[in-house]
Amino acid sequence: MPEPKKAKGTQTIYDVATRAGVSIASVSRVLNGLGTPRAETREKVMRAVRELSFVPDGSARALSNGLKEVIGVVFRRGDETLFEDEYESFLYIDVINRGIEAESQRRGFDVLMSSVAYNDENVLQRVAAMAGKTDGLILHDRMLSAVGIARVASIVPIVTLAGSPTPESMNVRCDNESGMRELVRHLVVDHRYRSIAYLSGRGDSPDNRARARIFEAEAAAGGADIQVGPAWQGNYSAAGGANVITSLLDAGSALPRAIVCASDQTAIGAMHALAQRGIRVPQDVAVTGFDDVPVARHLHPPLTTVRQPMQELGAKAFEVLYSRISAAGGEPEIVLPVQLVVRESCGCPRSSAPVTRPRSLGREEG
Amino acid sequence: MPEPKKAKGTQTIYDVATRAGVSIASVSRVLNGLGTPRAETREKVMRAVRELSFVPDGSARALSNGLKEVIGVVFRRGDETLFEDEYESFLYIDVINRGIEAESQRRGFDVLMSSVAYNDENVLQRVAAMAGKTDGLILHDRMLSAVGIARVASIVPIVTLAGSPTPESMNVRCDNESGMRELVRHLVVDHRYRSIAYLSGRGDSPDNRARARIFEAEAAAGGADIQVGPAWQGNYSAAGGANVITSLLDAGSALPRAIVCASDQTAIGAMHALAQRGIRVPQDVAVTGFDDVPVARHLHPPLTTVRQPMQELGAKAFEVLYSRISAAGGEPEIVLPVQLVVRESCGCPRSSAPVTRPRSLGREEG
DNA sequence: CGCTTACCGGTAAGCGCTTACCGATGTGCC
DNA sequence: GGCACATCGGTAAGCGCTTACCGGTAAGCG
Repeated sequence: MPEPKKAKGTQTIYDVATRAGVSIASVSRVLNGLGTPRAETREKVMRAVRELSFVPDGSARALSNGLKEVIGVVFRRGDETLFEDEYESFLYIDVINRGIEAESQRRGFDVLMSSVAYNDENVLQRVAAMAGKTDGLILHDRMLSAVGIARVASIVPIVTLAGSPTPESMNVRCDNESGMRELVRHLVVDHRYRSIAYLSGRGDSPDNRARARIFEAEAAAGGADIQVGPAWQGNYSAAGGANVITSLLDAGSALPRAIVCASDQTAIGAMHALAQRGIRVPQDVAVTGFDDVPVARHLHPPLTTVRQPMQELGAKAFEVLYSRISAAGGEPEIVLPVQLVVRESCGCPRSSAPVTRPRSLGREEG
Repeated sequence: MPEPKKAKGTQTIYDVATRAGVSIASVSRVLNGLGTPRAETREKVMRAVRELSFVPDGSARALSNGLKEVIGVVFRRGDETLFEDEYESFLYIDVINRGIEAESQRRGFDVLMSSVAYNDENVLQRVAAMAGKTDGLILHDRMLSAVGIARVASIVPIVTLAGSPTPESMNVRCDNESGMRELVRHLVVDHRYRSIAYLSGRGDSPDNRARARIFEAEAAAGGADIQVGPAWQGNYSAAGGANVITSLLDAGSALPRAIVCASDQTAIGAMHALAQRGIRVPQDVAVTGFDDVPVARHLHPPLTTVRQPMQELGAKAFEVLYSRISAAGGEPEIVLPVQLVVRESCGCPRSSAPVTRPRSLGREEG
């Protein structure tokens, strides 16, 4: 009699029941704390479970009670061609994912992670496959079109990050508007920079569009010269930021006095490129970021940026998703506050930065 | 008639079969490419699937064919009390996790992530629960005792990272020995430092023990004065590294000429503490790390360290696990090579560092 | 033109678990 | 001490899928 696929001597609830001398129903009840099993029964079951190292099968459980206790997170993975500094672009996503993970633990959920390459043709398929393995999905970063979201949302609830809510999905983002407003005012009003550019993120990103819009409005209100447009089109990556600067310089264009980057990652790339050409930051050109990734304060000069509450972003995303999974609730859109973090890349002197991270050891250069 | 739990109008294979006018067996066969369905049948099924946005349920599938196509990764999460720089300690784990994730995608597996707090009492339970939801587990970082591993390994295959193989589990690690040997020789032979200390990692870490052992042997062979012991006991974290330095200084101890840290993270903390007391690196004291996390080159001075192939570590771990899941194969222990990365914190001049990251833009300070 | 062979597709069993339902046992009361 | 009632535990159905098995139809052959 050839054993089928599962040659593994995996223990089932039947084995436990047999060993304990009770029925599988009792085992299940003891394990899940339902009903009112007698102390003796409980004891017998527990002993058998211990002796057999029994762990109930998650799939069977999920199938039976319609809850997998797993949510999925889908995000973009950089291509192979990116240079290694791109590593750090992971950080933004990773920190958010930590937030998601921590929060879901509290509810007994686990997190299924799946990255898709930027050039992946069938994102929809990948996401749909994830949907089949989870109770709900969190999508980073403009993963799917509205149509795509609608399709997947008919299978499981969806929360997007830094997107926009649709009739079928919820969204969590940060308050780009006030962050960018404060930042531009700091540059234009406090520093009196008269020419200023926005080195943009990907064009299809709602975050980027919001930031660009406020940038223009606020810079115009301050009476500064604005540089935007195709020549300033980045893509959130360090490589993208570096390319923009390099192209501009190669074309002999004059740089503005300040460059507002769509993300910290972009700023890192821009500062690399600037340094290579011997242009000093902030003396010749001021540079700012957006996000406040952990490495931002280690850059030289330390990066002035807008801090997103990344962990909370993730935690909130889970929370919303969870309330949707367990009931029908969940607000369609959540906006979290941001905070301007003034360091030195904007031109502020070293000591002027308020202490923004009280628990920190302080800067490495002490 | 009140609907049970699944009020969601979730589509099943029966709905597809009905709509397509075929049996569920045919639907399944078409979806899985088994048998030789007629073109017409295939067409009908595909259309119905499309129209209903049908996605097969992962649990049911898993239950039926005994394969979840999910592996689990378990790692430690820092406590709340750690200061925020600790963020970066995540990096090491995150980069490895990327490697795992990327490789598992290639095999159609997804990755279930679960962190447990350092002070979590029932790690075993957490890990066991993960075992029930996956086909195999990768454990970071000395998660479980040998006994614990044995118990869990009776449920699913286990691969540990930076641990040691047991009869039931496999292990993947890097070549601590040659990395540390090269590093110490560089300090003792090339730089001729005569006094040198090892700021250790957690005592229960095999990686740490191996590094400590080679450190002592090699430093002794070079005739250097060695400082080790309880006063030099760190725990891989930045806070741990900083504490050691601060305590030593407070106690009025004289520092050695060079400090070899058990990890980059530890080195970051040590350098912070040193800077706070006005001690210059590398002029007064040389400091080195181990790992080469991405931020290492952004430190000031850029950190001399030993580069672990973190992504490959992760990829290899999955590979080994996979071969164990799909067959009985899998080598019990895999050791990956490391590479000495000389930057400036050891006392080498800026330009002497060989180009170790060819695709990089180079250092930020250009 | 009737039979064998091949090819498709349907029926049903079973994966491991939860839980509704019901029968058996023990308790408290009159 | 016998009855109603509460308590506990067992039996069986069903979650959505895969797949072994088998019957029916069409094609191939003599």
